[in-house]
Order: sequence, then C-alpha cells, then structure tokens
Amino acid sequence: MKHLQTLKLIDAVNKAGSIRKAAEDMHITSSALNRRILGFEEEFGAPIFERLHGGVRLNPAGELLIEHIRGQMADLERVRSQVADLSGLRRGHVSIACSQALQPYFMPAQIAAYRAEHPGVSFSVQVRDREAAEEGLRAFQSDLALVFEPVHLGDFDVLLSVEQPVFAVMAKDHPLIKKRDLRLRDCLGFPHVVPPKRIGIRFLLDLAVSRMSQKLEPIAEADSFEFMRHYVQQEQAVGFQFPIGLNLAGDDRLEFRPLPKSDVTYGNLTLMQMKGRTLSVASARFANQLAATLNDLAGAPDPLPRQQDLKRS
Amino acid sequence: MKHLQTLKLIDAVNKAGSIRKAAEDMHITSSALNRRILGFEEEFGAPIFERLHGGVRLNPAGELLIEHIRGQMADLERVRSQVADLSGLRRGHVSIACSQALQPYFMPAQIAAYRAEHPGVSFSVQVRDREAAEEGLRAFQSDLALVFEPVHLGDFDVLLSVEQPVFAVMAKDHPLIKKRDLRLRDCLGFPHVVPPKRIGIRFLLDLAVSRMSQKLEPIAEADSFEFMRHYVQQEQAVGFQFPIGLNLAGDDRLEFRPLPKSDVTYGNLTLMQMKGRTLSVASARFANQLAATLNDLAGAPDPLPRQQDLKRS
DNA sequence: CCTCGTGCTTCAAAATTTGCAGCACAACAC
DNA sequence: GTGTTGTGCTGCAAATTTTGAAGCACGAGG
Repeated sequence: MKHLQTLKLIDAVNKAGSIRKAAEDMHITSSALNRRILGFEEEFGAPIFERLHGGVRLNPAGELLIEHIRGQMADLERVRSQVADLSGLRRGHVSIACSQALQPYFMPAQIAAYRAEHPGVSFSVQVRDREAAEEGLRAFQSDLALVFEPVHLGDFDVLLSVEQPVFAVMAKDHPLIKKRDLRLRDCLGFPHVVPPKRIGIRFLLDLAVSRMSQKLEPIAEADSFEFMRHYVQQEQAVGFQFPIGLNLAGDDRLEFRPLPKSDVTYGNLTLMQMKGRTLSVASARFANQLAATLNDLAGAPDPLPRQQDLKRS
Repeated sequence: MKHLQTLKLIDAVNKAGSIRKAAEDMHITSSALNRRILGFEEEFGAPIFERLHGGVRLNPAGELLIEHIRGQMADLERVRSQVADLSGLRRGHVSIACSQALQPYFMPAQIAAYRAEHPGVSFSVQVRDREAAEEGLRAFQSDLALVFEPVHLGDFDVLLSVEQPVFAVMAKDHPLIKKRDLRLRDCLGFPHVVPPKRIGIRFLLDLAVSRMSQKLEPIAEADSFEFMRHYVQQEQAVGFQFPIGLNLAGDDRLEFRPLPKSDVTYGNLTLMQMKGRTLSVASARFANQLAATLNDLAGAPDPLPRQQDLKRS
C-alpha cells in the first residue's frame, strides 16, 4: 500500500540501524530515504530517530510511533482479509508461532484440514520457544501463538488453554518399559536427554526436580526433538515429550509412558493472540478450529490426537 | 499528516456523498480526487464506493475500510499526544459527549479544574442524548462519553458508573414542598414537564409509570432542561432532573426533592470510551479526574456536588 | 428535448520525489 | 598523526507523480 510507504521505510531504518543500509534494503538511494525521514519528522512535529555516530536509533517518541505503525499495518491486513472474505474469495494468510512439539503431527494435520475447506488460505509456521513466540505476537509478526507454558500471560488474550502430561520417551528394548506406573526418579536413573531451559518441557522438569533429592544430569541438551527421538535409540537413554508431539499408537521404534501429575506438573498448551487485536477472518477461523480440536482432545479419555479428531473443523 | 491524505479524502467523499462535492470541500479538483480514489481502489484490490446516479456511497468493503481509517486517525492522534506529553509540552485535546444534566454545573467545573493544572489542553464538549453519544464514540468523534442510562453497553469500555436519584423540581411556592417523603404519584397529580424519550431521565420515568396505575401526561415535552427550569416557575408544575444538574444548595427560585428508589429507579451515570481504544494522554487523565470526582460523589452521604469536590483532580 | 449533476478520461503543466555527487564529521586502524 | 571507512545531510537537475482545465458519456427530472 502506497500511503504506508513512509511508515514501512521508517520500520526498515529501525531494523537496519542506519539510513544507508535501509536504503539499500528498500532499493532506493540514501538521500531520498533520508529526506523522507526528515520530512516525516517535520510534519510529525518531533524527531523520531536519535542520530549517533555510526547510525540511527529510535528515540522514545519513535518507539511509540513504530508500535502504532505495526498495529496499523496489521489492522489494514485484517480489513483486506475481511473484504476478501465478503467478496467470496475466501483468501487470506495465517501466521502462527508454535512450540516444537506441535511441528511433526499436530500443525501439519490441522493446516491440511483447514486448507481442505479453504484452499485460498496460505500459512506461515514459525517454530519458536515460548519467549520468542510472545515476542512475535508483540511485533505483529505472528497472528497466533500456540505454546506450552507461556511466560507473560498478561499481555495477551488467551483463546484456549489445555493440559498435557509429560511423557517419557524410550527405545522399545528399554528396561523401564516393563515397569508399571513409571515415575520421574526412575527415568533420572538412566541417561536422559532434555531440551534447553527456554523450552516449556524443560521448565516443567526443572520445577519437578527442585522438589526432589535427585538432580537433572542430562547427557545431552538439545533443542531438537528429532535429536532426542533418535538418540534414545542409540543408548538406553530417556527423553521427554508432550503426547501431542508423539505418534502414541503407531511408533514402531519408540515407546512412550506418561509421568504422573504428582511428579511433573502437566504442561499448559495455550493458544494466544495479541491483546485486543482483531484477527483477520482466516486467522480467526483457524484459531476456532484449533480451539475446537484441542477442546475435544482435552475432553477425550485418551490424550492421543487421532487422525479423525484432527480432521474436524 | 500527508500519508493519510488519501484516507482523509475517502472520508470526505463518504461524508459529501459525491466526489465533486468532496473535491470542493477539500479544495482540489474533482478529477484529481476521482483518480486518487480509483488508484486507491486498485491497490486496495476492491472497489470501495458503489457508483449510483447522482453520487457515490460506500459499499460493505468501504464501510469496513472507513472504520479502519477512523481508528487509525484517532490512534495516530493518540501517539502524537503521548509524544507531546513526553517532550514535556502537556498539550492535547479532549473531546467528550455528555448528557444535558452535566452541562450547567458539572462539566464546566471539571474542565476548569483540569485546565488549572494543564493549561495547554483544550476541550470540545458535545451535549448529546445517550444514543447519539454512543454513536459519537463509535465514529471516533468523541474520546469519552458521560451519559445517564447508556443503551448498548457491550460495545464500550465502562470506566465508571455511579447512581443518581431522580429529583422533582418545583417553584419555591409549590404545595408539594410541604409534603415529607415525596412520591412520584404526588408529582403526577400536578402538571408536569418531561424530556423526550431519547433522554435518560424520561426512560426512567416511563419505566416507573409502567408499574403504576397512573400515566405520564406531560403538559410539555422539551429536550431543554432550561425550559423546564423556567416553566415550573410559571405555573405550579413539576419537572425532573438529576442532582448533578441542579444547584441543590443555592438555588433561590427552585426547590428540589428526591424521589425514592422504590418509585423511580436511580439513574446510572456512566463514563465510557470506545472498546479497546487507547486514549490520548490528556483524555485518559481527564477521564481519571472525572472518575475520581464521581466516586467521591457516590461515596458522600449528600449527593450534592459541592464546589470543593469538583475542584479535586 | 433540454438541463443539470454525476463519474470518468485526456493532455499538458505543475509539483514532488529521486538519484548523483559531494560535504562535514566521527570512529577506527595502522 | 594520518588515512580509511562509515555515517547523516544537502544542492541540483532529471524523472516521476500529481494536478488542473476541459470535455465526454450517462441518467434522472423538468
């Protein structure tokens, strides 16, 4: 949109940290960009950037303005989406940030189910830890965030929140499989693989061991669940994952056992959006579908997400 | 602001109902305006106006857009106000719609008190009935609305709500003055003056008589409380008003008597803003002052707004 | 049939924006 | 010290965009 060009340029300068770099990014000359910024500052009535040796940086007024700019752009997109919807096009784009656990099974199935009904809608999925996901919401980079154990709940609207137990992940020949009612302390007796501290499941594990005499002594700390899945097949190690990230019924190499709530608090899988924001039609509908599916999941006796559950809208 | 020029023009066309008229209003030629609109529609991806014989009118997409435009303009003003505030200027503008009852004493005192501390802030006060006041909020014409008995509460954020009894207003020589514990049926025995249906106090009176055998038979229906005040001095008639619109202690021509809550429900004086909107610094502070004053009023045993109460910030 | 007011189009003039080149300045490397 | 490199900023002419004046086509109303 043309009338937002200056605002986009300001955003670019902010990101680049210097007018000349931003000019390159936006494919115009630095002089043109510089004068647009000077012109905008004049009609705005106050400087937006502070000039320092080696570049520019937003001043407090600029911070206020950039927030307005991002909100404005997002809101215009919402309007365009609504207009496209009422003209019957059913087009749109959904941008969602989610935890790693949702990447292998849940999100692909959900997106496929949604696109089966609305083929004009495209998606962008960012796998982010909970802190980064919230940052993405704040910067209007993501429309939705679906993460375990969100950090700053106050700044967002919570669309839904469901509990998921933590599962231990092992190879099929692991000794612990024979044990009934597996406890966390049993797992810690074996080599274990855990995610880094910024991941929700690690947060829950740290919380759990802080109440125990045993300590967490991971042989490997990896932010890739794929790594964990494969590593536990190499030696008799134990990994951890939420059931939504596991193929509970059909995995032919791994076994999964839930840990009791008294050992490890259940994780809160939370669907959030920026506080007060009105989402585009596509995003709002997709959020509704997610909420419905997750609600069914929570209501079912078996926490396994079956295929037919996922296909519901 | 230059980058909003096209949006302002669209707004003008919407108001004028024709491109040529709007062009005159905005002091440009119709051809230029016409092409800007066509250009905008093209980059927007959909027509905004429907062309009909004798002018143009917004189509549904345009309605969505105009709402976005008004929101953006108001939000930009908020940003500028905040920026002005943090650069120490303490400038700003407050636009408030209020019921007629607040016009003679309450609002002037409140505004004077606020301006005593912030001389850089200017005000615009629109006296509106409750329906029109809400419409003003929706169109971003007013920042705040302070009205009795709001109609559509769901669409707005309520900042504060206090109750006020309905008072009967009479001349000093009226027979009813001698009566202790004045009831509504006593008043209806005399000629009475009431406001039209869209005014909050009339709403309460209609509600009250619907539970009684007597009917409302006004000798005069007037939307001016001034008219009522003067008329009750002409013949032995009775008028009605909220105490906040009366000089309870010091009026030398009129007498006021409260009607019991069991007869006429107390009116809800409600301070509202558009849902989810962030107000400018000046508006938010003025709203705080109003809320504080009204809270004190409600807490005090005497519902009379004294001068020193009004002067508080 | 004519008149009036509408949205829209053509074309040259006016206004604005852009790119090029260069200036002054500050930080850093040698 | 002394270049070197990066920064923001500024004349000036070219390129681009926007504007205004006039006119066209259309439809409603007298």
